[in-house]
Amino acid sequence: MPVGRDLFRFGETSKSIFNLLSGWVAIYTLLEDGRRQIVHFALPGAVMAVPTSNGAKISYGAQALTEVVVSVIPNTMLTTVLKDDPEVSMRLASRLARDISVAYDHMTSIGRRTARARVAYLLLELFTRHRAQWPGNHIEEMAIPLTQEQIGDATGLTFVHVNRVLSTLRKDKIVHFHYRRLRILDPDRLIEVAGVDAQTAMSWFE
Amino acid sequence: MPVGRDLFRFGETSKSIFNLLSGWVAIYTLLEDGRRQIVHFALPGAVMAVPTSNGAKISYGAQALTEVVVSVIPNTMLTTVLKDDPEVSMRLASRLARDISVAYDHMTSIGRRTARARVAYLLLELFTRHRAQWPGNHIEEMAIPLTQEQIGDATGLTFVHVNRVLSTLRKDKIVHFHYRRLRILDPDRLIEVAGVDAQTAMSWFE
DNA sequence: CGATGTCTTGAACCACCTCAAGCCCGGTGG
DNA sequence: CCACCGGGCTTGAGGTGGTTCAAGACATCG
Repeated sequence: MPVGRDLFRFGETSKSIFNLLSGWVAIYTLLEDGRRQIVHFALPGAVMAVPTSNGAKISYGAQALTEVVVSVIPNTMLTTVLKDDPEVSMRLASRLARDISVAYDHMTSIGRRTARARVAYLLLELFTRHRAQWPGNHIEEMAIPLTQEQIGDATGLTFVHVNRVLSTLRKDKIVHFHYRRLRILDPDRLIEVAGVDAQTAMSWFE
Repeated sequence: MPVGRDLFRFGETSKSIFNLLSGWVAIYTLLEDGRRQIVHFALPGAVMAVPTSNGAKISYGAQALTEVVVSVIPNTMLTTVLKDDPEVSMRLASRLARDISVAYDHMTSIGRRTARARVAYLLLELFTRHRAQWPGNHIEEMAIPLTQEQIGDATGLTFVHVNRVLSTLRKDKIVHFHYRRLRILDPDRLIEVAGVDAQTAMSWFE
């Protein structure tokens, strides 16, 4: 699937569950006035659009940020798989519980941190989640397929202010984000600015 | 369990899953400087602290806001139940998916709405979720066991500002919140102020 | 080599915060 | 039954972090 395409949209009733095999997807919600909040960045391995029992509508959308490969599993099939293999249902529940945890942390960032800390936190989160996929890779540089506007939508800021924050982070030689490439110059200070306590940070680095 | 007690805390490894039978519980996270974000209000029927597969630590805490009754289910037992009854695992997954959806909406509120809309949204959410438990009850009044400080922690505002917002909402004859009793004076305008589109609002009122 | 989306920077403004003081109300003990 | 105490609520005045509006520079792509 090409860049920019929506995998599913607000208001649809989920008849399938999506498994992201490769690429990045933004999960977002919209307000009537067009303002947007990106609530999650789905990375490979993510499971999306798990149906609620009463068949309620999905309240968010999913947009491909890169070329994307997904496997689509119809609900009917999901039901039989869960029936056959209890191991799978445990794993699904675990993954959803993990997603809730990530969402709560993200919410805390938006609700209680300064702009500088929010941006730092997001970059740190994306970096660690990305690296978790290729363990052993210790290069402090990666491609993040996001515009500053999308970073703003994820952190609850305007893109203008995201730009200013990124400038100061660059000036302070903490991170360098330019045209979708992220270089982490000073991991320790990034962790400090993000307001993550040292212990938690270490556990992120597995 | 008495008011104020923590059911579990940040950093523990979940050996059990909690099922809330009666009362209100606040799920919250803390920053090092003591600032707090309430990420969810658990109402009766809620399931809390579902373990992640790799046995990671819980990243949030749960505090009783009222007298509370919970049933504690050890993980080992959960495993066997899920194995025996595939129906249960479907329901668990659905409930977690629902929680994710609620979390995303809450996040959108904090990230993109004004203080006035955030408070209105929270009151509306609590009211509808509360009423969903006693269907057919159409009284527009309820007890909300929250201080203004806790409302602030949930909306990402200071309690001082929450107070000002509540004053204007009262002056505008939209809601009246006084000493933990909420009275909704003008549901339509509350929905409008909360920035919820009419269609979604109707589906909340099922 | 123009066209379009993204980034950058400045200046003015305002929503929300901080600090601070006083009040209300319920609970407790004398 | 009153005095006191403490937690929560209310209100004011002043400060600031982030927004808004606007204009220009920079990339990337047909």
